[in-house]
Amino acid sequence: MGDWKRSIYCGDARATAVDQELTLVGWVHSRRDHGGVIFVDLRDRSGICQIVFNPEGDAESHDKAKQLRSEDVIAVRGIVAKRSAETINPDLPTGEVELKSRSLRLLNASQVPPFIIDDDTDANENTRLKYRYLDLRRPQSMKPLLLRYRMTKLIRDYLDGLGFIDVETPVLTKSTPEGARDYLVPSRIYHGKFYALPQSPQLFKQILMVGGLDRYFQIVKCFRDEDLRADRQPEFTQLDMELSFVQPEDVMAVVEGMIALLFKELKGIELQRPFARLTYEEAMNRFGSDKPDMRFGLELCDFSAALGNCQAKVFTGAIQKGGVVKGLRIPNGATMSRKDLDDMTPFVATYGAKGVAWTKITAEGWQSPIAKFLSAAEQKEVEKISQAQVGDVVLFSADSAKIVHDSLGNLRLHLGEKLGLIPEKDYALVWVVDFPLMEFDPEEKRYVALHHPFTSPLDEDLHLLDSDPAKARSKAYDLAMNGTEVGGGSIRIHQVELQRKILGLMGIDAQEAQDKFGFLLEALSFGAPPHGGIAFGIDRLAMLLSGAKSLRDVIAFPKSQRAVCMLTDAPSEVSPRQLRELGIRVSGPDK
RNA sequence: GGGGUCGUAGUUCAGUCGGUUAGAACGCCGGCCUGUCACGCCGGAGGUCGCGAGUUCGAGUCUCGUCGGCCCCGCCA
Repeated sequence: MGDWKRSIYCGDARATAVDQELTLVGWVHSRRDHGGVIFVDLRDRSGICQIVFNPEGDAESHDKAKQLRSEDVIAVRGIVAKRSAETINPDLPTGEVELKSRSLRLLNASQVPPFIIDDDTDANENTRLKYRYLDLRRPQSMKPLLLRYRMTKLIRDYLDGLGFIDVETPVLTKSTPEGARDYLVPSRIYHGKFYALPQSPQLFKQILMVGGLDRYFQIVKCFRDEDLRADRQPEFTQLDMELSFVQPEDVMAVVEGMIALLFKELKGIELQRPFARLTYEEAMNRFGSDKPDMRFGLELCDFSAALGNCQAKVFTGAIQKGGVVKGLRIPNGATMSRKDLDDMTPFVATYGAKGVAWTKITAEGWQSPIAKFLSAAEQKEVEKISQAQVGDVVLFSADSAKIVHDSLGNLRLHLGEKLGLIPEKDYALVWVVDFPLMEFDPEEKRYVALHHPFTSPLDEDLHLLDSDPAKARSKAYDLAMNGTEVGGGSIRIHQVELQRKILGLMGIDAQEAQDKFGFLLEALSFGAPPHGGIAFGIDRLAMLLSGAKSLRDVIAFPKSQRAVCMLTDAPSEVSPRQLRELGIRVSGPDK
């Protein structure tokens, strides 16, 4: 750049600067060479400004401008001029002015870029991620990152105002049982021993409460070595917080204030408070999901009682095995084709269901393969429960409650989208509370925590721990937004005896509890205050607030579905020497 | 681990029933052009049809395998 300094960003050039001499820097967005006059659109993160090179203006810079190519980095010094009325570009914020070049410096030439750097580029994601630095030059790609930054800035300021303290916790930490697969880091000093990257700072933040910090937060990377999804990356960012001497209501109040602030500042939306609230049981019964999308209806109905004695074996069989018969009413669904209805079977098959029964409600009665198995009274009862009208379709699913909820819950989302029932611009937030504390895992033959083993049971359910642990509910709360879980937390166990008992129920014996969680148990025994907290998926929040379809859009350098960094090609092999130092021998790829 | 889907020029795509030399647009290169902003006009270059087998007289096209991208199930306290 020599002695030149940038005057303003390209996108900030306005008529108020007319006749001023400015220095602009940026990338050559495009060049239009008319043989005589040459136009260059100069781009930086703020936008685009048109530069004019005229042979009668400065012959030297005009000559140099002939050689400019896309994505060359240049500095231009010139005079801001108002464009004549007929040459104003109304599509550009800077369209009333242009910079008449007096001097041009080529700071760095660029190779021909592999794709066109423009908002309506049609390069696919694969290519864009490999050349992420080029992709990021597109405002559309940079925008979610800017929104994400504004979001975390608002969060930090908000929590700071409430007396929260940002404390960093270790990244090299201890592998603990339960939960997701750990990313492991071998120890060079202790061959055969490993650190684990944190799945969350859960235990550290609890220890901070024991340490009297009272209110902690951290925006922190977490790691889980599980397969990826559109809304799941192996490394992701949590807003983690913990408060002492609180009830669930206190945590939710802090959160609602924060979420409302984000919506007001980032979206200009005033959210209704308090947020809607459902118990886990109600969420599952009505929506078949513990993170229901509340932007539309299409709720599940329960036919178990009505069809318990009918002639359809698929229904009665399921009920006799302890399952349920539930359904969905599709308003005006009778217009759906036989194929539309039959296509639902492979859809629910992925969730373990054997199929979907259906009936069309016509003026002449039921039009359905199962009509003959249901008496007139039973049909009437189904219509009453589902509030079905002529012209509707009613769907039925019969199986275990888990499979029915899973398949109908997902079918509800699928149909909601397909039938255009979801208002895309809406935001529906809902707390789901009173989760079961644990459920029995038939494969492992033991209870596993629904949230994590440090979640406190509801006081009134404590007695169930001895009689029927699966029935005990917890002081856990999840926040769902538009069908995505964005946050989850709980009041923790702060009494060491109860913590030991819960670990015991989960099949962790006293010795293992001591080995894996000894430091926590000891801390709890030294005057741990009642405490609780919550953690938010920052990536997911940013995704929802920016309207992105994938987490990859709000992460600067995301991983592919196979957990590969497309830019650096990580993970990669390491040298034999590195392995030797770590005491590691690689057994070769699995066969 | 399983299911689905995609893979053709730098990019995005088309490519019929298996049939001659694999096309288009944009981009790129060269020439012309003094008010464009999707500049225009003329000309040109550019292909391991992801990879490997197989079927066939002949494969971008069919079969099998494999690699990679994406979506989903399992998994994700």
